[in-house]
Amino acid sequence: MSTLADGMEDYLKKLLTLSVSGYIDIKRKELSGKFNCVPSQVNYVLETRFTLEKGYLVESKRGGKGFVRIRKLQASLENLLDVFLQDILSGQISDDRARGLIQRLYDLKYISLRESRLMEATLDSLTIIKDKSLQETLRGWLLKDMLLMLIKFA
Amino acid sequence: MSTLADGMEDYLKKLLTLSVSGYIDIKRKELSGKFNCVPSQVNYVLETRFTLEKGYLVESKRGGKGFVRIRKLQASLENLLDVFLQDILSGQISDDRARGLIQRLYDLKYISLRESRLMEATLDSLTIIKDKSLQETLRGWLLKDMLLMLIKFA
DNA sequence: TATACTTTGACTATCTTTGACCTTTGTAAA
DNA sequence: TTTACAAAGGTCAAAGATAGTCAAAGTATA
Repeated sequence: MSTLADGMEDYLKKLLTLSVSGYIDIKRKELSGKFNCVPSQVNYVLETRFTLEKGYLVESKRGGKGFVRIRKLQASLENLLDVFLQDILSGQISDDRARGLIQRLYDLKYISLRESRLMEATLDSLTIIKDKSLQETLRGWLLKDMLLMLIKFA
Repeated sequence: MSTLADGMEDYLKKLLTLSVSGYIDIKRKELSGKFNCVPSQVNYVLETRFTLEKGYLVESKRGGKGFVRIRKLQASLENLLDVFLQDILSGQISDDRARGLIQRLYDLKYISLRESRLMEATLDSLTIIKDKSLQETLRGWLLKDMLLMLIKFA
């Protein structure tokens, strides 16, 4: 049994795979109507499951002729770098962004599923570090070192 | 006279033997309801009877539609784990020892060359930690979390 | 009796769902 | 053109639903 949010996520992702244009347009109110919930639930799903880190771009317009457009970003090392280069160079990165990067490397087939799990596991370990700043720094280094290794032995 | 905890342990183990998937999902509150005790008693049982040493893996999620998942490791994985458990559970591990374990995993064909390099890369990152004790601790956690992840999705 | 194991409950953390209020945009009326 | 209003979508904080932690109190055992 899954949550409303999970159901809506699956529904939207299915629509996306069926779409030829690479994006879908929805009406927030219609969608919430279909799932019998308040409209803002749609925003919750968008904010937690269709983030830039996860490879989605959400645009919208209010008022008459309003819409919510969800786009699955074409995975390429280029736009990956666009999104994450700043983090990687700065040597610090948040947990969310790190996981997003790993997910997208996997989408790209740049790493295997097992490799992505290994990388994610390293992020789990960091929770034992109390010092938040050290945590972010170490996360950055871990990612950087793992990426460099992958590149070196590609 | 057997304790509440023993009863709960037996109940869960029975459910596990009946499960085809190799794991069971329960609701902490439902279970404690069935045994007429406080919810945290479930945690006590999990912590004392369904530990890694005993060949179990426990995952959970909070919030709406939350759950506790108990997984019984396959015998082959348990054996593999036995080899490393002592090191891993000690909580701290030296760099040499860690690299030895990784090499061993590779020799056993349990991980690929790339995976071994990935794991080694994480050890490299640790050098930025000044605190030697924290370094050793984190090394232990990294290894454990990575291995667990591999086991979980084996 | 001392020690180890068990049980409880108050407090905390996390994830989801809801609803009241806010902002933007298109368009019909003035 | 300007204005008013309806029709979107957005924000945010509170409520709801679970699970986790920890230490104190209770019980069994050596």
